[in-house]
Amino acid sequence: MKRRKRERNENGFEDWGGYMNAKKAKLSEQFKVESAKAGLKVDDLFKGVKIFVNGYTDPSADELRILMMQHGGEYHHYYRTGNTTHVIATNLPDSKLSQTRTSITVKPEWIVKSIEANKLLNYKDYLLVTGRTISQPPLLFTKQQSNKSPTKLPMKNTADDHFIDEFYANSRLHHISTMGATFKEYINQLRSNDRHAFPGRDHLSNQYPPSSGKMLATKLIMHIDMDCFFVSVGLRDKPHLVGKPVAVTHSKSGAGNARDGVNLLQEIESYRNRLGYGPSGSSAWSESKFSTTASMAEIASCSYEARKCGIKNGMFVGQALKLCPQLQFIHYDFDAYKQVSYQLYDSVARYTLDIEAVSCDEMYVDLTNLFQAIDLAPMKFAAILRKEILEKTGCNSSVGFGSNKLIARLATKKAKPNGQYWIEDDQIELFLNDLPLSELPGVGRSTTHKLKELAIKTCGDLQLLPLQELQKEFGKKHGETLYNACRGKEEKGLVFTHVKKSVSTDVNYGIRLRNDEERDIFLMNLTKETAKRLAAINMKGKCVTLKLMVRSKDAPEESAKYMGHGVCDHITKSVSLLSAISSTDDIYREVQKIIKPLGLDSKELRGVGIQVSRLESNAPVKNRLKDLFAANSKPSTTKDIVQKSPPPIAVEKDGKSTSVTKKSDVNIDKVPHKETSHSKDPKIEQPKTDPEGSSVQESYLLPADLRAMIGKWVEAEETPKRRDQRIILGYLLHLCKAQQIEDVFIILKAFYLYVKRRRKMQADWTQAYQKILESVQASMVAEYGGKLSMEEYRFL
DNA sequence: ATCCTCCCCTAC
DNA sequence: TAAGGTAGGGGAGGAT
Ligand SMILES: Nc1ccn([C@H]2C[C@H](O)[C@@H](COP(=O)(O)OP(=O)(O)OP(=O)(O)O)O2)c(=O)n1
Ligand SMILES: [Mg+2]
Ligand SMILES: [Mg+2]
Ligand SMILES: [Mg+2]
Repeated sequence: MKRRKRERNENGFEDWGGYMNAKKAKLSEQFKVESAKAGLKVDDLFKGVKIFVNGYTDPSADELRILMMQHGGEYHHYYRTGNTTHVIATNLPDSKLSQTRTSITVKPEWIVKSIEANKLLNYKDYLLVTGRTISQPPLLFTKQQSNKSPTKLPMKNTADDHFIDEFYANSRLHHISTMGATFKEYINQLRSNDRHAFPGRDHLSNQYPPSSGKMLATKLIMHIDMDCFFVSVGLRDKPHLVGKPVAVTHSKSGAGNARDGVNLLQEIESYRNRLGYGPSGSSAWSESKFSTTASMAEIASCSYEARKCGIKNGMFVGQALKLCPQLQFIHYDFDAYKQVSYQLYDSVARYTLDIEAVSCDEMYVDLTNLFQAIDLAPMKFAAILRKEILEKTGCNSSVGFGSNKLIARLATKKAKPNGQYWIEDDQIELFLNDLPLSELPGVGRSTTHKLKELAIKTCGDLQLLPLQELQKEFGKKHGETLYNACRGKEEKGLVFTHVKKSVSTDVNYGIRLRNDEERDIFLMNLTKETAKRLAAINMKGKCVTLKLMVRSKDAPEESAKYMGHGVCDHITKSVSLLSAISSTDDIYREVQKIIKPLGLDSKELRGVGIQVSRLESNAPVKNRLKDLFAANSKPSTTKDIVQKSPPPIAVEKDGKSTSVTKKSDVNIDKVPHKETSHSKDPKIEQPKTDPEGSSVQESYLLPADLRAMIGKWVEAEETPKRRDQRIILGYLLHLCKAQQIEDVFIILKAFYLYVKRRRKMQADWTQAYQKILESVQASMVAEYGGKLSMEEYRFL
């Protein structure tokens, strides 16, 4: 078995880290004196200094942010022309280097050493760029100086160590998802700063002081959303394209490419087979059978001129070109989107922090409080705000007002492009009457399709349906939501403080694995990415879920979309854990435990996702910054020991995971909307009986470790939680079925003694033990026709 | 009732 | 060629 070692590093970087570590160690003494609470100001060392961190640095951007906060400086999430005083960077790619000529770019040691010296050192001694050369360390990628562009290489193999990074670097959906999370967190962070200033609000309250006693009668919610966001950002330096139909996409030429194994018509049929209706615009793209090479690249965003032809975000390029042959394409610029997003959020944050972040280009704002401090008409405020955003970003936005989020959002839609609209309560009924149902947030393809069968197309139509009817069709809550939404009613307030509940990494593109070995390499890489994301937010989780997409039996060998997933069956399986995990090894073990018994053909995999949920905070008291400065004194061995603690216990639901002959162990998507197609599940490779016999068992916990964990559990937990009891029982049943009766006996005995040893004999613990014992006995009878003799080990 | 897992749906 | 991610709400149906 080959172990892949970290394969760094081609640019002489390690020495640098060592140097920084030494510096930081020296600072540790002083740092200890400082408040442990990050964010509390200690001095004004960096007063007037406003930094923007560009690229990888050590200390990290986040650590520099905290340092600036502690020493009276300012931290900018993006470069603010005429405001940011210093760019902090260690190395910059060629592309970004040019920008730095117009600004002061300084190495991070300037900050570290200044803190160390307890005085502001001259930044000129720490410039990254001196004249035309980079001082130290050397620029990355200097080898690639050859004339020919290094692009044009074929797509990386799925199991390539860089496949995941490259995919994510280019995935727009990954970027908007990540940015969405970024801005939810950004609002959390702004709101947690009690010194946050509101210059916009202050200015307005001077200019439009509140007339005494005047209060807003009802809640006022504002929704704001950038117009064709990616396009607007991209067109800022392409004025010749403004006013034309434009789309952001990866497609260069608009042409696709014919490949072996593709069968478009078969694929559409397979899709229809699964969902009961075809892919959107399928007639348009099935016409492309005549021109086999229509591009199936997706359009991320299109200009309003393009929308006049019927083009929509998410549409395939080939289909869009049919609607509008003059459509022009521009490239992605993910860095720019993020910068504009910060400018958008910062603009609104000048007035209020009663903000619910929705995405990188969109948020809800509760203005009820703001308008108690100022006497200004909402529409006037919107004009001021939108003008400010336009001046800062060069992009148009639109604003909607309403008495709840739903109405505000509908108003924004009405206002677009580059407008503002207020739907007051007495206009709601009229506004909704003819509104197509699909315009309601929460009503997507499936719901629209279902309602169309009932001849319901508008909100007005839907209002005629009684609540019970809707609940029968859509379930209790969803039915009620629809019932209210079509009347413009919505109770939900804004969520100002976001709490993350799960972390996942999915790749459903470019998955083409040749064998199980490649599958495991890819799974390991994906697990590493998952662990990295958990570490980044300092979380661990008690549930691991594996999501797989497997080519449907009736789908063509190759998807019509290049490297796409095509039509697939979905398999989801999760493992509950007794204690939370976050390391690559721990997660990978669970992933293996799930995937092995499925017995899938790796060649048929088209998508893989790993999710960690039931999150809890990792190392709640620890302050990473403190570690940073205090580290280095001893190459600590204790860390290694801690990591070697026995793996947490995990079991499949009901512990039935080894009954591999049971079909129910593989969960296959039900075919929605087609009650008639009960006949047979789409066939899937039947799990094969384990060839090596013991490999399944190997991925499980050793009995000794289980015993130890039960000991800890009984000792550490106040009361036995139902979920944990289930997990323990599941594992015992698993041992039972694996014929490890002796182990079951020993563990139960130990469990009994642990409970007995508790200082206070609690009824809930004895009951928990009894319940588990009884369940194990029942299983013993079912499996072997006899019980364990546990007479001495039972509570009465 | 309540919880659990697996799944569907939606949004950007 | 092309980069079809990710998080949350909630329903179905079985177990407790
Ligand atoms: N299917 C989609 C939808 C959106 N996006 C990205 C590109 C969009 O520019 C951005 C914001 O999404 P919006 O729904 O706000 O759409 P736009 O801003 O493009 O247009 P609109 O003016 O309707 O808001 O998210 C995407 O990549 N793929
Ligand atoms: Mg938008
Ligand atoms: Mg695209
Ligand atoms: Mg939006």
